[in-house]
Amino acid sequence: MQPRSMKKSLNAIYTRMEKHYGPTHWWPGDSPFEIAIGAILTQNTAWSNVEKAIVNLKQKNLLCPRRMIATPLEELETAVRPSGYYRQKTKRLLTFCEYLIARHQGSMAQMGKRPVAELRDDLLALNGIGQETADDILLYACEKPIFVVDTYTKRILSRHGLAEENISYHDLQKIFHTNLAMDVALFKEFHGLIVYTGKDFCRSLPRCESCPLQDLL
DNA sequence: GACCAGGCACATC
DNA sequence: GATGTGCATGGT
Repeated sequence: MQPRSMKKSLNAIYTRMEKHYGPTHWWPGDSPFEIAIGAILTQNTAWSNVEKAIVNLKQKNLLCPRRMIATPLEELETAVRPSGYYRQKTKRLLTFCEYLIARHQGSMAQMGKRPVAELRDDLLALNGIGQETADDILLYACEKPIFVVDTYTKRILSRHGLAEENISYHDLQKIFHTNLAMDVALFKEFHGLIVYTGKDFCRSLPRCESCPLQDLL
């Protein structure tokens, strides 16, 4: 596909979704730290389950890296349990907290001052943080212009003939980076719209009726 | 009761 | 590098 055509296609997809859903204000969360925690908890998990875990953490006043690492493991696991994979995810939360404290004085604001490429390397080196989780944190918690690729992104673009079904994370991300303005607000909203659309439609093959992207391309 | 959900690490070939 | 498997809960 020619670059100009890809730009038009992405623009058309965005316009359709925006018209259908309006502003999504994605990602939900009251603070950058809460967003980072949510990014880890939502790995392969429905958001409704993540919400329960976050409510538990809030009630225990644990949405703070220092309090989190000071909490008995069992208590933390109990809070995290509703989001599934709770033993793994509890470890992953602690790994992230330890990193945040060791490298950024426990402050997401401090973290956000460092260059995005360095932060991405740091995050990917942590056990339990892969590309999507790293980019969730960088875009939504650190306000860095980096596009988040997820299952929905891949599914929607491949179903509309804009990418191969087995395209790599990097190549898919590159499509967005080279065809859109490197704009934090745009990237946030575009991904939010993809999540909304992916949840409501595009689950079953072929394309579903009443999808905002129906008959688009 | 099966199937799915916004992943990731690790083993094996 | 590609492919398979374990990890766990809650909604449909």
